[in-house]
Amino acid sequence: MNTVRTRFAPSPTGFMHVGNLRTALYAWLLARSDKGSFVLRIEDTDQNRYVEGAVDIIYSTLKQAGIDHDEGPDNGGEYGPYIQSERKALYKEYAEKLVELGGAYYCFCEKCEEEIEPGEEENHEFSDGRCPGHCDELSACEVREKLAAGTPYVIRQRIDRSGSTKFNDTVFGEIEIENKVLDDQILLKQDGMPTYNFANVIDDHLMGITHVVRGCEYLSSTPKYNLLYQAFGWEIPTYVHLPLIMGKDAEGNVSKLSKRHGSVSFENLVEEGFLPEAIVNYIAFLGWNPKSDREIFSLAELAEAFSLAGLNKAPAVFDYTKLRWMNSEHLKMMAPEKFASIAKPFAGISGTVLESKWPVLAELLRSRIETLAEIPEKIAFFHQLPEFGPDMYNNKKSKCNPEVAKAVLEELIPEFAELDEFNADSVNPIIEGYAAAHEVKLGQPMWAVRISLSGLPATPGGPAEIMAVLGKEESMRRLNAGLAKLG
RNA sequence: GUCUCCAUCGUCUAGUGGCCCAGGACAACGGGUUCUCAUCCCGUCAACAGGGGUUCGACUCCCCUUGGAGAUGCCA
Repeated sequence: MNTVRTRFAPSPTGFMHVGNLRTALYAWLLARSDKGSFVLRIEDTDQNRYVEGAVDIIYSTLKQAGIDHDEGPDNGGEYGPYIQSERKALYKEYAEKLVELGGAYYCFCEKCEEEIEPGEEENHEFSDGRCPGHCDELSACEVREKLAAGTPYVIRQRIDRSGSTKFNDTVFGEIEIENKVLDDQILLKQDGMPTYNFANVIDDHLMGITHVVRGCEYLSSTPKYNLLYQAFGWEIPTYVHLPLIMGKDAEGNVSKLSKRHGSVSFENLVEEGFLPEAIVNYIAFLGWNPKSDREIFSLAELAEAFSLAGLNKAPAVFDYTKLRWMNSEHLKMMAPEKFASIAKPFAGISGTVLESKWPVLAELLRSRIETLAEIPEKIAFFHQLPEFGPDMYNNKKSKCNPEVAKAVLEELIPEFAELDEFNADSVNPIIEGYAAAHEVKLGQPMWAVRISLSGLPATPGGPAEIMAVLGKEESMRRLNAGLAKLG
C-alpha cells in the first residue's frame, strides 16, 4: 500500500480565496493524518491570468495558516519542477504520445471567438462534442502536411462516445456519466501550454499523487480525466471532491462565495483582525466535522481528528458571525504575551503614552473583542476624553446622578491625590471605603469615577484599571475636569 | 437547454431503520454572577422541502416533484 500523497495546486491569481485555502487544508490534513506527503504545485498555464507576486501570496498564506509542504517550487523534491510553466515540454511530449496511442488528435480549427448562448445550441453539428471542423477525421498524411506547413494547432482528447464512465468519489460515492455528453476537450493550447484538464492528469500521475482533493466543480469533468488515465494505462487516483463554499448576500440569496459577500481572501480576513488559526479552524468546519461536539481546534488537533468520513456533501454558507465567535475563542485561549504582541499593531499606539501600558491594556481588551480590528475604537477614550454632558452620570442600576457624582468626586479626589501609584490595590480600597462609609452600592462611586475618567458607560476594565493605564497626572486632570463640569 | 450533484433549526452541523415528539454550536431572546461592559453560568425560541412507496417501524432505503448548486472555456 502506497503512502498517501496529496497536493495543493493553486493558480497564481493574486489572492487566496478561503475556498482554495480549505482545499489546501483538507489535502494537508489528509496527508498529515496518515503520515503521508503534501505537495505544492503552481498551476500557471494560463499566461493571461498570471499576476506578479501571486506566488508569494500563496507561500505566505500557507505559512501563516501553518500548512507546510514537503515538496514544492521553493523547497524542491524529486518530482520537480513544481511549476507547470516549467514543465511545458513535458506536456507536449505526453500529448504527442497520446495522439500515437489514439486518445487524442490534432485540431487545426480557428479559435472560436463567439460565445454560444446556453439554450441556443440545438445546432447538432456543433454540439456533438467533437471539434467543429471534424479534424478528428483527418488522415495521418493530412495532419503531417499541415504540421509541416506550420499551421497553428491544438491537441484535443479523442473520446469514444459509446457507453458510459463510472467512478467512485470518496465523498459523493458512485457517479456515472454517459460518454456521449463528453466533449473532445482541448489538452494542449495553441501557445503550447497544456490546459488544466491535461496538465492535472499528467502531473498528478508523474508526481505520484494518490488522493486528488479538489472542489466539486470538477466532478462532472472527472470522467474525461479518467479516460485520459486509461488511455495512458495509468492508475486512477482516489478522488475527494469537496462541497462548495457559498456566501449570502444582503438580500439573503445564496450563491458561490465571492467578493460581494464580503472578504473572501485569507489576507483580507487577517487584515480585518481575524487570527490565522481561527480562520483555519472555521473553514475546517465548512464541510467537515469531527463527529463530536467539539468545535475549537488548533491545526495540530485538526490533523489528529481529521478523517475522510467526516466530510459532507452539501454546500456550506460562510458565516462571518460564527467566524467572529470562533476568533474570540482563539483570542481568549492565547498566551497573554502572544496576544499582546499580535494585537499591538492593530492598536496604533506606537509612540504614544499608552505603549508602555500595553500589556495591561491588552489583557483588559482580550475578552471584549471578537476581532483585532475592534481595538482602536475600544481604546480611543484613553487618547482623548469624549465630549459628554452631566446626563452621563445618571444611571439607575448604580443609583448615580450628577449630584451624587459631584459628592463622590469631591470626597475622593483628595484621597486619590495622596496616592503615590495608581493601581487596583491602591485605588479600589478608596472607592470601596466611600461605598461603605455612605452605605451605598459600590456601583455608585464606581460609576461616577468611570464617567469622569472615560465619558463612557462601558469601558475595558474599571476605574482602577483605567487610572493605572492613564497614570496619576492624566487621571487627576480628568477627575478634576469632571468635577469642575458638575460645578 | 443538456449533464452531474445536493437537500435536518436563520447559519455550521449530529443522525448510516427503532436510542429522535431530532442532539450540539453560532446568532437571537430571557435570567444569574460582576464596579460598567465583556467573560462565565443557566434557560427559551427554532429544522427532518413536498408527495408516493419499501418496512412491524423511516430523518435515515427507493421513486417522483420542487428547490439549490456545479459543469457545459485554447479559466482553473
